[in-house]
Amino acid sequence: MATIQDVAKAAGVSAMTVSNVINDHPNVRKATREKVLAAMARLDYRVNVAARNLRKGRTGTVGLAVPEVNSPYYGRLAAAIIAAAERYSLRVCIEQTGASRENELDALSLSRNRLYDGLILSTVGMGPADVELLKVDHPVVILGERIFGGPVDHVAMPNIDASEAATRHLIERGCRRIAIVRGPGGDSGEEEVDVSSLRFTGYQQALRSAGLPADPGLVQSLETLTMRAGALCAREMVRSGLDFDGVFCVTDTVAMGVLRGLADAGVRVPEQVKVIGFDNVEESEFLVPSLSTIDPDHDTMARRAVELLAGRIEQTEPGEPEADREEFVSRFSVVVRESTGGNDTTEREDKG
Amino acid sequence: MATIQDVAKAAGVSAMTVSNVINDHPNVRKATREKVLAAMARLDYRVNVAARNLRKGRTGTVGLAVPEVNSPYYGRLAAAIIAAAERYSLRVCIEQTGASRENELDALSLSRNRLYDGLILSTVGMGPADVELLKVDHPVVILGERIFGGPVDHVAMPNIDASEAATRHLIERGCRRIAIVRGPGGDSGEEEVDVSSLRFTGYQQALRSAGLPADPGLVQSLETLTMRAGALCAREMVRSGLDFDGVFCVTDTVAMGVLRGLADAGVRVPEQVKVIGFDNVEESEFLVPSLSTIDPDHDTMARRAVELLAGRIEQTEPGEPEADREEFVSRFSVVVRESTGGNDTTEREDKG
DNA sequence: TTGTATGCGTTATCAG
DNA sequence: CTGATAACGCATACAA
Repeated sequence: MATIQDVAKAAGVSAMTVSNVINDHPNVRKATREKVLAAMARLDYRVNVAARNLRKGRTGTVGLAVPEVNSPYYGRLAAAIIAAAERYSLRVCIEQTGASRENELDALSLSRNRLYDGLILSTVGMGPADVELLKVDHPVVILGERIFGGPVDHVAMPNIDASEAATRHLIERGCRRIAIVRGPGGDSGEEEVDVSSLRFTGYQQALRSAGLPADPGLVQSLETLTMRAGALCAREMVRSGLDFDGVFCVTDTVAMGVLRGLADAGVRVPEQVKVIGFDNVEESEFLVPSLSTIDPDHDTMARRAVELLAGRIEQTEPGEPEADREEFVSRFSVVVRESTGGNDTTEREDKG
Repeated sequence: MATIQDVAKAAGVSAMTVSNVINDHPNVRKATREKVLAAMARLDYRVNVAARNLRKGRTGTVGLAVPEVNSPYYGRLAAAIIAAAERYSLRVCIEQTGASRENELDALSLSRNRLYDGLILSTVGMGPADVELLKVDHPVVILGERIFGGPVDHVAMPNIDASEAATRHLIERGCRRIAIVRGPGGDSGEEEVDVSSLRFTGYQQALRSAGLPADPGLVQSLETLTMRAGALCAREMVRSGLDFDGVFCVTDTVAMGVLRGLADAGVRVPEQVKVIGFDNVEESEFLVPSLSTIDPDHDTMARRAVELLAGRIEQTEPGEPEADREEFVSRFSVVVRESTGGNDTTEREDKG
């Protein structure tokens, strides 16, 4: 493989001049430039990115650590982030953490190893106890939860408020016995900070505000928030004779399963039971019935996360006064569809 | 940031010894090793991956170029590939090409720049005319189509056979006027090699074998294979009074839209119209009605693709006799669900 | 406008 | 078992 030296020799110039041509430096005579370009073409020269990275101390790549790409939610998020990063000429490398704390820390450490210029970390496995570990000397943005007041930039969803709005929407549509399908946790007594628990809090607040009782029997905790688990859960709720007329699902994915489970059990949605999800994944609009949900404005979140990260990367060298850590909470809207009795037209109710 | 030299100094050894410790080389005395490890911990040392890459001429990262991560199909594929790559200690960096030929070539060139040790390329935009461009001197595996007899390894789906089986399944279930919802193309007169056209070919073969006429009015070509396009298409088919009792959708994604569109039009599936898709994305099982489809065994494809790529990477240096280019075609099965009159239990019909 | 010298941090080689 | 030396390919600072 040809190096910059080979090109220099072939073009009868110095390596420096070749470098200048490659990087579009202004001070190169046209004739020289063309001579060099010709030599590059002749030798099929390619820059060696590893060498350039070493020299510059930058890789032009940021890491994105998410639990899994193969999910409507994280897939969409990843796509939005890749798109946003492009505007900063940043490549995105996705790490799947499988929601494990271990792997999330691994991702942090890869970034530390300077494989990445920075890291966008969607924490699911790490808890407040790990805040200390986030005190690293390279750019990190936490995405998707609102758990750390901590030492890093943070882009979050209004989990509690939005869940309250979702539940309130069910109440406004006449539901009185509203179940929640949530993820694991919620029984430790400590303050819970995972997405599922935050959304549960919002649900509780809405019930309280409306003066509805909080029946523990209406709380369904699943090990995993998958479609399969949602379907099993819904079937079991019906089979066991549980009395409910509404379901708030903490993610659209699990809501898809719930809709399927209710159909299996012969329960009509929205006539007998109304269902609302959270995330507004692409599929929601095309289910039968279409799924009412919370839209947390992924694109804005993704843009803001990349913006923050790019900013930190920029000011990493100059020793400028570090900007304060920022916390950005996205706006949200309630998307009303058939599963709560909406019609085809999507009504939006903006909140923030 | 501490370097290997700093650690060496702190531990009172040479840089080489530190390197040996880091890389678990056998010939290091235990006492020395511990001295070094202590120094590393004290200085919070991290290897500089860029320097290592430069020195070794490898990055330990492979590229995966797909049209988009935010799709049930490619999301699942990406997840499978990441998992498979892990077993070879290879990191995967996803490039979104947006199905554009330009971006697919860009990905090739990044690989050429040695950012990646190799590339798995899911071609959609490139055509047979670009075969020449694949003649590169670094490892590449083409994934997902069966278009190039060409100069690279190739992991493909049995698009034609599987589509024929899907269509035959509709016929066996009693359909006689079977529509196909396919992507753009198919009117150029030339031999078409994109996924959609290959699947169309399988559809035609099945009709011919069964002695059914091929009515051009039953062929729906969509600009994009999205849920939205599928829904619009299905509504329009019904509205226009088209006579059909079965639909073969070339992807599950578009099939999801079609199911929704038929529901909008008041058409009952499977009683009035039967529907089958292709890909067996996770959602298919949980739709109402659940979607019959083709399962092309993604996991095996992903594993084989990574295996081939890792093999090429391995034998890149030694100047060994290059192994012949390989073409791997996965097995498939027909998954029968409610949309073609199946019951809850998934019946599988293995083919390959 | 172009060239020279130097070092980024690591590891392969080989000598001790 | 350990260390000295060199080189991976590029870009920065500075000199010419």
